[in-house]
Formats: sequence, C-alpha cells, structure tokens
Amino acid sequence: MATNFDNYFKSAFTVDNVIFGFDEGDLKVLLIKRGEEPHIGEWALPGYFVKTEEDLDAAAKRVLSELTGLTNVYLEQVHAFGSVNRHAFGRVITVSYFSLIKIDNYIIQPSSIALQAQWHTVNGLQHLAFDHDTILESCLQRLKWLVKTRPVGFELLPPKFTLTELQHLYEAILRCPLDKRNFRKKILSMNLLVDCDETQEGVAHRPAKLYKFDRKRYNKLVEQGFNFELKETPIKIKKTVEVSS
Amino acid sequence: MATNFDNYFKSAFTVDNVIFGFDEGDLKVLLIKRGEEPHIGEWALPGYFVKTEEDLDAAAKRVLSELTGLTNVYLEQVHAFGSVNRHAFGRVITVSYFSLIKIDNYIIQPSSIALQAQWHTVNGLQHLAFDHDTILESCLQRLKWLVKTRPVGFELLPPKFTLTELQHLYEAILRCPLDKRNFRKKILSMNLLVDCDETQEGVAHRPAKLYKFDRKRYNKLVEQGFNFELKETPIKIKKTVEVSS
DNA sequence: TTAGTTAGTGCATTTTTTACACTAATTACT
DNA sequence: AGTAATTAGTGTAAAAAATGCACTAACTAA
Repeated sequence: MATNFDNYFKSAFTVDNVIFGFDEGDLKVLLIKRGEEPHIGEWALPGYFVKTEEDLDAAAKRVLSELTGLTNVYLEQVHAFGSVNRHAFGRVITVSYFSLIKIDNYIIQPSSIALQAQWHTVNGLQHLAFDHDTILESCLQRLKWLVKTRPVGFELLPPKFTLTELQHLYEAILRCPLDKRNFRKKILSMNLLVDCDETQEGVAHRPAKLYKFDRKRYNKLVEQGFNFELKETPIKIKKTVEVSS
Repeated sequence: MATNFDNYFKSAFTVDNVIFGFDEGDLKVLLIKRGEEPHIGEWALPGYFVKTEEDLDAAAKRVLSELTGLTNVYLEQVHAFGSVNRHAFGRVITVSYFSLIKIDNYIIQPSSIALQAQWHTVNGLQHLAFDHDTILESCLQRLKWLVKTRPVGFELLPPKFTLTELQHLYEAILRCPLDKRNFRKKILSMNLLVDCDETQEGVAHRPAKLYKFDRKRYNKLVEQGFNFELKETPIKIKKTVEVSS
C-alpha cells in the first residue's frame, strides 16, 4: 500500500480540441502546426497542458483560444486517453473535447506555440502528431452519433441554408447517400426549420429556398418530450440478379 | 508562454469505478467505505490513484480488483472529472469507468484501503465522498442510453431469466413502466433469446419460461447490419377529462 | 431558343408501433 | 377437493412511420 502520495503527483494533463467545420461539401477539422517539441513541425490537434489551478473544461477553452484565436466556442468532452507512453516528456493524460462551428463566423489566428492553424479536410488526412489520429477518430464517431440524435448539423452551416446543403452535410458525416424526398419529408415534418422566404442567389440553375433552424421551437418541443432522431438509411442499390434458366 | 514544463508535472489522476448490479428488482451499485483520508469512513465509488507507469484502463481494472476483489470485469470509460478543488491532496483528475455484472457471479472482498465493499440500491442513496454523486449520475445516464442501444441488460441478469425479470430490469433502469405484450413482442422479434425449455421453480404461481441471451447470434446479426434498439415508451396513463355541460 | 443544371414534389406499399383484456398455470389455504 | 390468489402468456385492429421511386419547375448560359 502506498502511503507516500507524493509519488502520484508527478503527472500532467493536456486537453486536445477537435473542432469540426463544413465547407464546400466537405467535413473539415481545425489543425495546428506545432511550434514546440515534442513533434515540432507536425500537424496536430490544438491542445496543450492544463494549468494546475485551472478546471479541465476551462483549460480546453483557453487552449483553443490561445492556439487558434477561437473564442466563445461550446466544447463538449469526449474521452480521456491515458497510455503510458503517449507523450515523450513524461506521464501525460489527455482529455479530448469537440465542437462544431460555422467556419465563416470565425477568423483563425494561430498564436502561442502554433506555427499555423488551418482547416483540413477530414477525408484522406495525413498522419497527426501523438495519438491524435485515434483521438480524431473517436470524435468522428461521436459526431456521427450526435448528428443522428440531436439537431447539431445546423451548427456547421451558415444561418440560412438550403435543404440540399443540409442533406450533403449529413451525407458527409454519415458517409452514406440519402434519399432526397425522404430526407426532406423527415426533416420538414419535425417543424424545426423556418422558411426564410428567400432563395439562393448567384447560382446557374433553379435557386433553392433558404431555411433557418428555429432553436426556440426546438427547445420548446424538447420540453414536450420531442426527440430528434434521424436514421442512417442509405439508398438501396439495385442488384442485378442472374437467374439460371 | 511556459517553457518550464516541470510545473505541469505536479498532478495526479485517479480512476473511479461504477459497477452496476441488479437484485430483487432493484438497480444496485458497488460502493466501498473508505479507510483512508481524505473522506475516511465515507461511502465512495471504488477508486484510487493511477500509477505513473500504468495505462489508464489497466489502472481501472487493478484498482477495482484491489478494492473489491472483482476480477475479469469489462470496464468502459465514461468521463473525466477535473474541477480544481475536487481532491484535498492536490490537483487530481479522475476518470470514471463503468460496468455491468451479475451480482451472484462474484464474491465481494474488500481489501487494500477499503474497510467494506457492499452493494447499495441506487435509488435513494446517501451522499457519497468527493464528487462521486455527480460521477454516479453521469454513469446512470450512460447506462440508460446503453440499455436502449445495446443488448447489455443481460449482463445484469443470471444466465437464465424470465421475460418478466428482463422487463423489470428495463423498467428499473429507464424508470418508466413498459407494456408487457409490446415489450415481449419487441424483444422476441429480435431473435436474440433462446427458449431454455425450462420453467421457474419454487414460485407460488404459474411458473414462467426461462430464456438465455444468445451472444453468438447477436454477433452474427450485428455483422449483417442488425441494430439493437429499444425505445423508452412508457405506458400511457389515461386522463380523466372533465367536460363542462 | 435551347441545353444544362439543380430544386422540388406525391403516392402507394410495407413495416412498425401502439393500445388494450382476457385465459392459463401454478400454489396456498381451507 | 375446492377455491382464492398470483403471475404468465397471448392476438389483433388501427394508426403511424418508413420506404421506394421519377417526373416537372425554375433558373442561367450559350
């Protein structure tokens, strides 16, 4: 039995933020180029050490702001990663946080120990520093789940959006094609969208209607027991069956 | 910018295990009476410090075994709690793990720094040490979600069980009454249960059939895209409406 | 005027969910 | 032996939700 507790107080923790955005039909994640050892010069999630006198959640916010310039971002904890050798400087556990933001609403300004901060397309990403590949993957899983369970897709889109944009967002996150008519029927039947009475401009085809997400209405419905639910129902692919005569 | 990393390496982490069981129609949680400061003599979740050279998941297993005698328990991480002042000895982040076990399969043997280890009914529990009330609550939420999404209810029941027992289990976790016929229809339609061709013994009423959960079958179905899903559909309560004449 | 592009819409069928009440099997008691 | 008490077990009709599917509408550019 250890009675000398001092031995336990030799570890550190960090927070790592997985910030998702959506642009040009692709799911993006915000990465920094590290300006400090270990893994200097490599792309990594924006993360850093938690101060001793700082709450975990507050640290995530601060670190994100210091590294990327992002403030006022709602962060949600995902998972703690605690393999012994995941950090070269000693025993470091990291706690991951994730968020969904509208890319256009924010200006990314790398500072602190970040050489650069940039949006990267999630699909086909290169290897990241530390165990950040694993961390990102676990946040992608969380996102997939969240998007089916809560109306969070709207966090990634501009305030006014078309139904096709919304569908593309879902298809990118769920990684499966959805049926246009059924998707629209389902989403509209939830009564969470308000028709803006406006249409797209500057497109070389029939312009689409613009909608807004009505958060007040959503909150009210939730109080009444409403449960957002969107299933991952890919379009069926027709099989050609050979029949032996 | 901190360049002296040593300042960060002065923290500790612990793991706290939330082990659920089910007995006599009640959801139970395994608690220990602490034999060490801080909070000596108080009831708490079985948790302890993670060693510096020990993976987080491994620590959870070891600590559980040392404090309660439980081995070979599958533990799943839930959440990290990191308020600055949650531990009297310094900065300590804790990571919670949870598990579902069959109470009868295990013998609880308090050891290490635990004075006692006992099953407690979750409902109407007294205050626990540290922030363990919060930790327990978050695991209860996780359990509620898990039980609707995965066939984990069986982990809490003996290998052979009746449909009524299973229903009571769900009702205890979801905290709502379910319709008997619809519950049975739904569960049986999933083809996850095998009729044991046996009935209850020693009951003073019509004995119920016994069933087993068929894990192999479940795994096979999952491969084929099957998704366990059980909704929380409480029985509707009839309202007496007064009609003004 | 036409070609190209995306928006937008409906219906019939199938599947799933819901609400609901009586009979069957056993023991305990007299 | 009969009866009361207790829980097990069962089916159906109606409503709601999900599914599969293809054409017309609106706009721009050439």
